[in-house]
Amino acid sequence: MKDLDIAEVSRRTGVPSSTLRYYEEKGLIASTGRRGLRRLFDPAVLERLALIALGRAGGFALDEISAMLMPDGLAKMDRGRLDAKADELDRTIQRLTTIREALRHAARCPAARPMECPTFRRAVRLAGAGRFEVAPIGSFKAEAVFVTRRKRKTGDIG
Amino acid sequence: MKDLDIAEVSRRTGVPSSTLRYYEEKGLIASTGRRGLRRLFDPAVLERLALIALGRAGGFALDEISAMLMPDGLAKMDRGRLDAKADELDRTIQRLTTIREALRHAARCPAARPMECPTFRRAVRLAGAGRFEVAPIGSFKAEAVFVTRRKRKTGDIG
DNA sequence: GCTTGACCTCAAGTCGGCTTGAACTCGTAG
DNA sequence: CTACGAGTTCAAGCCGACTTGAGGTCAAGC
Repeated sequence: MKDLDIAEVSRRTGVPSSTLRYYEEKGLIASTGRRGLRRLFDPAVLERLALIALGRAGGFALDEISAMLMPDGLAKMDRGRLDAKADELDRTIQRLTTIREALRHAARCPAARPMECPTFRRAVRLAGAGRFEVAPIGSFKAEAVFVTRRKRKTGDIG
Repeated sequence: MKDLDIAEVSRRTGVPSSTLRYYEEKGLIASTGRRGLRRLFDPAVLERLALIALGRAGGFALDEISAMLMPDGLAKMDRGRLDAKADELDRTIQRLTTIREALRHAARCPAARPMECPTFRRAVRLAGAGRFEVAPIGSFKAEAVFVTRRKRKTGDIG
């Protein structure tokens, strides 16, 4: 099958041509040539774009996706790294699940303030696992004890 | 208990003071006063920060969180909206789960290229449900048919 | 042959969520 | 009383993933 021109790729994928150019610039996809000025793409780019979309949906940065898409990128990515990624996703999923439950609960819980509801508090506690932890609350004297989550390259600011 | 000064809040929550000031500016938290120039906070701010962290973890924008934290914000948010949020999370969770599986599979699948593996292709297809769809692939002539996915602004999980 | 209009390039802008820098103000220790 | 250090303000910067705008080019249709 012939190469597709950028408009065609855009039409068939829903990805704006500006994005396609951007992806090309970043090395995520490659055009096979030009017709005049117009970029031409091998139809295989459609699959590649699907993979990119997949990665984005999974919360991966373009650079990471780029690495995985290199010839045998996924293959080269050792099992450890892939599993680490999967674990990362796993933790995210856990948190989101808890938050979802908290929301569903909040939707029908009669407590005046969410934090007065034990179910909600439990959700908060779970959702924060590994990030922060809300200690037992007496009547209404909250005490949130966060685990230091330094990560940003900065400490203090002037 | 006495009010906490900003450094104390920062220490106990791990949230940098620059962020605390930023949150105050955005109206997410309020300081109760000053000692000299220094902001003072009611200890309840710790709980509030926990909730904010929770919301952030759930992928909510600060503005949304802000709305939910208004006095009775959650209560005012009708069940429909809360459930909608939960559903949104649900879809995200589905996608992430599939992607996680795809990764785990890729970690040990022997296929030279991921797309040659039916399991992986299935994952791609599922992960994209509602966003794009990869049509049946004969031997190796991929054909990705995306559903138009106009509308930037979709909440990214982050 | 000329017009058209989609595509091209490059630079700059956008958005969210913060961070950082410069210049400044205090409460507190000495 | 003075110096210090940690706080303060305001404006600007940063990052990722794109989008937008201005000005230019060229294959195709008439």
